[in-house]
Amino acid sequence: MDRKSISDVIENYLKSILGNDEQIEIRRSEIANHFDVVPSQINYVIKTRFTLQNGYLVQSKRGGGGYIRIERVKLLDDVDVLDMLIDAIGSSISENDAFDVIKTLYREKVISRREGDLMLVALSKHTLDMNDHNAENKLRARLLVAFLNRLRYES
Amino acid sequence: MDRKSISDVIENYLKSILGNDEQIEIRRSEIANHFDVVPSQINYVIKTRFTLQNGYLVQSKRGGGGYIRIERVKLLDDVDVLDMLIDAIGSSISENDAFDVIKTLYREKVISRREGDLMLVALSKHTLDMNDHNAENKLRARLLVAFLNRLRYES
DNA sequence: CATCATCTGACTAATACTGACCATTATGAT
DNA sequence: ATCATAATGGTCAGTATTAGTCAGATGATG
Repeated sequence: MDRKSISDVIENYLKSILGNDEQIEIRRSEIANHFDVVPSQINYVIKTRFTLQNGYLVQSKRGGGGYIRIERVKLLDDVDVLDMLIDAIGSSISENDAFDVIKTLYREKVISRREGDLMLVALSKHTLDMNDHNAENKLRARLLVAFLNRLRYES
Repeated sequence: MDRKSISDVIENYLKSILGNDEQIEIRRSEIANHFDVVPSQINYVIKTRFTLQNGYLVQSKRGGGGYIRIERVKLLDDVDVLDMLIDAIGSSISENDAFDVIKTLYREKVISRREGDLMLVALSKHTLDMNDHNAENKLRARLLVAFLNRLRYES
């Protein structure tokens, strides 16, 4: 009785060749060939099993000599604080509220002054320069959440 | 593992003969011959890997005694170079070109790894998540130029 | 049988490589 | 001086080689 899907098998295979290394580089078509599945299934496996939440960072390059690189990253201690903030931000946030979040991060020593300044520049109304206030606030939320997610780990 | 493209090999070769020197001069046909590729591939390698975004200035001369000169430059030290860079970015920039700029800043030790990573997520296609490709590239250019100007008036 | 996970393939996007044709510069003959 | 020729590098469009996306089909599970 073999309950394991081929996706599970591929997942285990990739983890086994990752072994103790920090990262591996694979050819999508090679893996797909090896397990006799369509290439896009490799994307499916990666998307469902090698997420940031699981501690993996994935990068790729197309074209000749292309590859998919899977990297293991170390999750940090501030994860709880960051998750709470991410939850509070939701899908939209004003400039002032975003600035408050940065101040909080700085006060909690999660980020340095310089890092905070760089984030502020990116979140400012002036830089985003959009007509649609609603779209601006949504974009700002995406940027801020992306920052917070990046702070969850080190590589 | 023979996964690197010949362009990658040529890139590394040029960087190795550049070494610690400020600049090198090569003959296009010689390099092409050495790696058994058509001469125009050298142009391709230079165009994709030795851009100003990558921290290189390239000049050339045709005709007898012609050459291609590759010079390593620092992006922030020299006001002229920074202005050239901002000029090259213009009002629109792709994800890859923007990433190259951040990588160069990190290589020059103008920014820390973490600062670079934070900027990278802000500039990533995934974070910006816009339907309009054109609008996305314009926003990315505003963000990147804002970062550069922030760094310029600080160091 | 309802729902979620898995799997597929057609279409898209990015990168690499090639060769025909073009532009520039040096040199030597007249 | 002028011009022809040789010796360089540049451009661009077309082909090849990769990976990504997404909607729909299929399978597994409660």
